[in-house]
Amino acid sequence: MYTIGQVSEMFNLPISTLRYYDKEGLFPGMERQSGIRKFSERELEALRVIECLKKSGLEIKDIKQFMAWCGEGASTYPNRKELFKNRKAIVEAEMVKLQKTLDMLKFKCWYYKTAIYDGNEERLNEMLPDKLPTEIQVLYDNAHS
Amino acid sequence: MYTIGQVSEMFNLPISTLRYYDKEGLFPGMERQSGIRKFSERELEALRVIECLKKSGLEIKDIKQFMAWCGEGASTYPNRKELFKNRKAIVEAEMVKLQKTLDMLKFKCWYYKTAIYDGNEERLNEMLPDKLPTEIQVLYDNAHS
DNA sequence: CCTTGACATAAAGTTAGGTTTAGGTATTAC
DNA sequence: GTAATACCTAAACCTAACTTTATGTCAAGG
Repeated sequence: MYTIGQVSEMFNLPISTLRYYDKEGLFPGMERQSGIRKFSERELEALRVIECLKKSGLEIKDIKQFMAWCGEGASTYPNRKELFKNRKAIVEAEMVKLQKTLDMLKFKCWYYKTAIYDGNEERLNEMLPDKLPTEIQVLYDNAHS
Repeated sequence: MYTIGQVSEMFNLPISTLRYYDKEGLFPGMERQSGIRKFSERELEALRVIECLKKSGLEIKDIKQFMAWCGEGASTYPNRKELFKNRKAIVEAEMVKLQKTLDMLKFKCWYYKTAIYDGNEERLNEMLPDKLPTEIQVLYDNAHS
């Protein structure tokens, strides 16, 4: 059993955030001892899932729904599975987008390295959009597709 | 040369967003013809960079700074290169986090697939935290590290 | 016994990044 | 000539996810 201060340290989250999550119903049935929150292993795993679902772009109110399902037993297994399947698809799409972003950033790093070397962008402008060095062209094409 | 409506369609962005970006100084020196914005190839490339930098987590005011640098010539090449280098590091770190998120989601998919098959979580609770099938254990460990 | 520190609540405040509204201009279609 | 479109501005509005503020309780240390 942990106090809110301990959990705050463990997860590197402000105490105010933990209280906010609780108020929003993300820890249904969390124990209390004379008003003071007691975080058990169940709440810690809930927090790990909260961080995961938040990172997947899910809103607090939908995370609350998931936590409610967890308290309703086996009948909600399919709902929960479907939720994770959907979030997985969304994060996979996000990874593809982020890879494109990364390729753009790598291209721009090369671009300015070259511009600094040349002192201007003239040679670069001649190479654009399809006469770049092979490896750079791959980055450019992926970033602009 | 494109109107705001055409650019809105091309980039799938609301017109209001383009006007907001303009107001925030993200298209310095954009041409106008009797009050009406004229987007040239320069503004389209600016928009691609805006989307990239936004996705990297950069704030609008810092994107504005970058656009200002672009109008200041070769002396700001090092600033611009440094910016992209930093954003690249940030996005790479983000990718690692997102991979952990994805592994958690994959684990949970397997978890509920198994729970549905078993009808309960008893067997799963016995396997946790370190007696999972090899492939799943890898996901679980990465997600919880 | 009184101060310090950790906990509690309710309610107001904050922030970024837009979006909407209200009112106006200019061009084209019939 | 009037109706529909596409453009314009300034300013108010919106939203999610926190964060801060004001106020209070309670236990332990000196």
